[in-house]
Amino acid sequence: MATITDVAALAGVSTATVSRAFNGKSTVDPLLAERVFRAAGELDYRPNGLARNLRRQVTTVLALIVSDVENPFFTSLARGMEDTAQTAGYSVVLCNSDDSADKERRYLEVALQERMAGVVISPSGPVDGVAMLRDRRVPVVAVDRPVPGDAGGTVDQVLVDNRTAAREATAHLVAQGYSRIGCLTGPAGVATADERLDGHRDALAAAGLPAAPQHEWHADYRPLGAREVAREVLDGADRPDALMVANSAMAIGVLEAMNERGLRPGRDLGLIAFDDAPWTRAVTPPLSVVAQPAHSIGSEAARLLLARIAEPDAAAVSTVLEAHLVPRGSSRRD
Amino acid sequence: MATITDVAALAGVSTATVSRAFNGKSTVDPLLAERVFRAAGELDYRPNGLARNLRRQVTTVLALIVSDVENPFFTSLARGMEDTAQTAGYSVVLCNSDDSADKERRYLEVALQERMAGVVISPSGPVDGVAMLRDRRVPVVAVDRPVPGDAGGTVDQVLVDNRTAAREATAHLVAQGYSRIGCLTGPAGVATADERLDGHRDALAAAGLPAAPQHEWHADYRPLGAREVAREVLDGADRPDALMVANSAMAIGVLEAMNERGLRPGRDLGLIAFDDAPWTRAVTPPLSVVAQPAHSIGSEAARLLLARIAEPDAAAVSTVLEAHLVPRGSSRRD
DNA sequence: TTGTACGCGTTATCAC
DNA sequence: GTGATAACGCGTACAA
Repeated sequence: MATITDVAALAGVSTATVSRAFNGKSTVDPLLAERVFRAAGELDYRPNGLARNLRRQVTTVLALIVSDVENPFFTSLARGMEDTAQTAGYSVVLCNSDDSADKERRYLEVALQERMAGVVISPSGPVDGVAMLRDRRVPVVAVDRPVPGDAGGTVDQVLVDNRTAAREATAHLVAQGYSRIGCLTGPAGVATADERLDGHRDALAAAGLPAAPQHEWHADYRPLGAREVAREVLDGADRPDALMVANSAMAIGVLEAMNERGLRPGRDLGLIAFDDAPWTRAVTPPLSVVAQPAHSIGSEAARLLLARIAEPDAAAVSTVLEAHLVPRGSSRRD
Repeated sequence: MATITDVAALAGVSTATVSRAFNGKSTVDPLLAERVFRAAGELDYRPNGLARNLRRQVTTVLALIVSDVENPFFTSLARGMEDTAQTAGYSVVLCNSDDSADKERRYLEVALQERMAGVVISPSGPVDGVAMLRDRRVPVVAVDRPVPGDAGGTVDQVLVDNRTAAREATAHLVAQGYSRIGCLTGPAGVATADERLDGHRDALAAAGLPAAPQHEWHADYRPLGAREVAREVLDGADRPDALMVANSAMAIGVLEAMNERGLRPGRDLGLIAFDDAPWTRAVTPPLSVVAQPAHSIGSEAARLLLARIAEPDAAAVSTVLEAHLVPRGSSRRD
């Protein structure tokens, strides 16, 4: 591949002039610039980004590390981040930690080694990769889940008020006339799962309904795990008459189990789930959901990250966005 | 951040020795190696990947450029590619072209500038970014859609036998007793859309059913566009009794329109769609699908790409994988 | 306005 | 087995 030296030689100028022309820096004689660009075109020259970054000591690449690329919530978040990063001239690379502390660590190493400009991460598990970045002064923003041991608020975050959202979801089921309302949430210890369960309990308490530990279940935030749990729940003696499900992937498993048993959402089991995935309008009746502003979370995270890159020593800010209820047929008794 | 020089100084050796120790190259005295690693640990040293790549003239980063990150087919493909790339020590960065020639071009530029080791791309539209890569001798593999003007077969490809798969899908509907079978496919001119339509026609012809141009529709491979079309189809005078839908995103739109009208898949309208997305088992009755081996496509693409990187001048190979029918309730009249 | 020359951090070549 | 040292391709003082 052609280098800056080749271009300089062909254009009959110095490498410095080529560099200046390509970066629009300083004033360079229009005539020479013309010659430079023609030579570059002829040689099909592309500046070597590696060399450029090495020299500048910065890259314009951001990393987004998520726990599950197949989860629509995260792909939507990714698009949000991408959209605002693009306009600032940054590219976004998407990395899938698969909720494995190992993979997460590997990607963090890559981000470090490649000297990426910053990282947005949904911290997976109790492992603390974020601290490592923070300590090394790599700009980092946490999304979706708060940083495990960061009581002091030393890192930027974009979170959702899960507890309130979950409370509204269960309160909605109460308002619709359901009274034995269960909660299927994510793995215990994962912040979003715990918060959504707390919100559910809040709503029951507020409605004067008794706490019902036997109507609380945990699964792995994925369809298969949720299906197993749902089968037991549906076949059990003390079946709830409604269910608040903590994400849309698990709702798939629940619907599958209901399908197997010929149960209809709304009529046989009131249903509401977190995340407004596209398919939720395709089921019959349409699934009531708690819509998280995934796209906004992504763009807000990008904004915070860019701000931190620009000003590494500013105080950490924690943004909390609201989710909102989208009632549909699956939470109507009919 | 600490550099190799710092480590060398602290360990009391030369930078060459540090480099050798870190790369496991050559034989380095265990005693010295020990000193090196201790110094590195103390300084929290991370090799600078930029400098390394600049020196080595190669990176270990692969790009995957897809037309829609929110499409489960592509996220599944991404995971497949990632899985095999990882084991070879490569990372994968996922880029979203959004079916825009502009964005695609921008990402190709980035791949070029950052000197990525190779690119897997689902070519969007008739624009020919692939040729650019090929001409610059950047290893590239096309997936999902064949390269527009590549009759000569100069670039590696991983494709699916769409025509056969579509034929089987429509033949299945015929076998189930449907007779006025329509086809909702993607944008005309997009290879997968055209091929699936062709397969549909094949099946009708083979069954002795008349060709029915008025029962062929195009939409944009997304839910909203498909919903609009589906509304017209369902409200029209000459409504088909079954529909072969060319991807799962559009199936969402169709199901939504059916929902609005109280129509039940299978009974009121036989339905089969491409792509075995997780949610297809959540609808009632479950959606019959043509399952593309998305994960395999990804891993095969990675394999081909790594092979091409190792041997740039080998003959191009074109792999065609089979999709398979997964009959479920939506194609049963009951 | 343009050119010369150095350094970014690493690896590879060559002596020792 | 180890240590100097020269690249890799680019940006930018500094000098002209």
